[in-house]
Amino acid sequence: MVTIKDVARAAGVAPSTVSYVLSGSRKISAETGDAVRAAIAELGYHPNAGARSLRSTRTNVIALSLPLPARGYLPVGGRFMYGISEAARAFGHDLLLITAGDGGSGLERVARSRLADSAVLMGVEMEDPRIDAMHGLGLPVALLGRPADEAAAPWADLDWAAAAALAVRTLHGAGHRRIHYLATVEADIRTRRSYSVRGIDGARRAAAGLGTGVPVHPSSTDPAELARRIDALFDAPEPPTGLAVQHPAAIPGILRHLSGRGVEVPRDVSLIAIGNFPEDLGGLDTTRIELPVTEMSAAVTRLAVAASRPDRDAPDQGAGVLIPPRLTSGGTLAPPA
Amino acid sequence: MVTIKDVARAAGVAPSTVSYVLSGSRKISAETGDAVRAAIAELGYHPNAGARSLRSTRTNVIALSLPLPARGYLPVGGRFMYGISEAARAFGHDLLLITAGDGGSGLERVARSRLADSAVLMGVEMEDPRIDAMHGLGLPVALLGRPADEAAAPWADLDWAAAAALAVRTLHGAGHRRIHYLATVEADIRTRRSYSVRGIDGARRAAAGLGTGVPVHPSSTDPAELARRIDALFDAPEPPTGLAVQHPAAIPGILRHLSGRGVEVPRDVSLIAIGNFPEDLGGLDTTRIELPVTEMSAAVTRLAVAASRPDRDAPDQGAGVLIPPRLTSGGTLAPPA
DNA sequence: CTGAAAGCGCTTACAG
DNA sequence: CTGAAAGCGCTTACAG
Repeated sequence: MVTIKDVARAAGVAPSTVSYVLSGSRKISAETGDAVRAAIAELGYHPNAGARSLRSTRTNVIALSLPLPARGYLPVGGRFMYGISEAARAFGHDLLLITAGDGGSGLERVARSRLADSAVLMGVEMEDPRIDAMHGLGLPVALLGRPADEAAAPWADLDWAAAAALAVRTLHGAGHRRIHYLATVEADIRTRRSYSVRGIDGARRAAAGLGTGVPVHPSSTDPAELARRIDALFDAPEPPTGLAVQHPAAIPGILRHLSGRGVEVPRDVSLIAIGNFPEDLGGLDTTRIELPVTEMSAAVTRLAVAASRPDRDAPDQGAGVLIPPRLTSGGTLAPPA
Repeated sequence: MVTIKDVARAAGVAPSTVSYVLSGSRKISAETGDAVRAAIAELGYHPNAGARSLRSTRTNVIALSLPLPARGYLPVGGRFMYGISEAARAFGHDLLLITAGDGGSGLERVARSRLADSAVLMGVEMEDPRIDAMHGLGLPVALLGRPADEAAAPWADLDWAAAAALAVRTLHGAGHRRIHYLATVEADIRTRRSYSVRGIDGARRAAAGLGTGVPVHPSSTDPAELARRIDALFDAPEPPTGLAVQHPAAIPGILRHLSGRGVEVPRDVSLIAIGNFPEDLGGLDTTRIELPVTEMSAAVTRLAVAASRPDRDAPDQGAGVLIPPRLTSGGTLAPPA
């Protein structure tokens, strides 16, 4: 191992001087600084992370707490892990993955053993017990998802209400007057998941603002059950001509089933999807509002880093970052026949 | 912060005794041990990770090196991250996520700053430059994927050759004599990715063993292009009656296109899929050989932990773990008409 | 502008 | 069976 002593000897200075060159917290003469930097480069020196964190009580590590196991593995999880890891690096931090396999005690262990400076909580519910628990242990957190109590901790999320509203208004603007909202799967509605509740609410408000209404239906993970619901919609006397769908993974099944009924998209019905698109749906040219994974990752990581700084005028405490929805054009939107 | 001194004071012993109780490396009387454990529990003591790793040169952290960015984000990545994180916890380790965003230098930084005891390399190629680089830096690695040089480092992988062979033999055993192999996407074949090459090879050898042959076709991420290839197959004078597909994400598109041509599965053609199933294909009842993500994660994590132990009779060096394929029954296999 | 020294919280030979 | 002491590699007041 190359240590700070080796660098100091090579540069002909004291170890403390090397440390000051590294931290930049002291004025250093140009020649001393150059000699130190040259020695660091030549020896391939990197500060020992353990020693540094022991002495400075900063680890430059962010803990990423994965959703509770009850929620199951989420397809979108991998992209957030990747995005947050990249963002953490950009802030000079590393990312430690914490699964809730041991009942949430993973985060407590991280806090007590000082493995991280802050934590990002994924899959945040309207009420999330992890927030208070970590406050009690002195581990600052940032939330991926918008909780009921927006002041409990800094958070970042897509503005789901605005996204649903944008979908409804876009369909309305194209001339549609029979617009339906196919919401998230019913389990998410029943447990009042943040993005589910806010999406439905946004759609209804947008419709009300347009002087109309929008019937809301839950989606389903079971393709057969989803097909029955689609049938019920299109067997009605006045079938929808515009459909906003907050369940992108269901889009292939919906398209296939409609096509089987002789309903063509967008000739007979227009479609706007909202949310996370599985990677293997790349071939589908759907008009959509995509989950801005990279942007959300960058935002929540920035909040986590800010929360772990002692002072910095502490402007971000409890701040929320609401990311506006963006519509991507596709081949599933057209005026009604 | 609760330190070892606080525990020692509460238990009425020396700090070193607390340490010995924790490590178990010294005989301790029952009453002393109980007193120390009671104090630890009461105070909620966890050893400071930085201090521990500084002193013991062990971090109990495994670095997970994500695939090179050239490979793009892989849908299967999230499940491996989750699986390896869970496995690491079971071995008393944490998992640090390293993206190759900065050109592989992330791993070097981890090695030089002693942030981890070992690394798991994901998305290993037949030749992977990371292996030699980490050997040079003294960071032991374990590979998720089977490299060309199997002795270069311990590795774990599904036996892709056996999986392809099992698919071909199963179709043959059901009576099929016109079996085709739809391999991975051509980019993977062209770059000679391990699982791609081994799958094709396994299918060909199995067919040869049965005294027959198996035409091999590359798959495509472009649904339209894939449809053209399917058409070419089924427009031929002797269309396949059995299809082994090493590209599960393409299955919905294949089924839809075949159905559009009036080809029914399994009436007219049987299908066996091999590989990772996107989470949202749950509704499809496909006969298949699934990527054993949990098993592979546990195996590679065990290898990484073993590689970081100084001695332990060093039995695992360069050992490979080849996981046998398992066939899952589904509704896409039947005897030929 | 730079250095000598103390100390972060542990582990582990050394000693009894 | 247990304790006192050294030291891992840093950072940062203290001193000049």
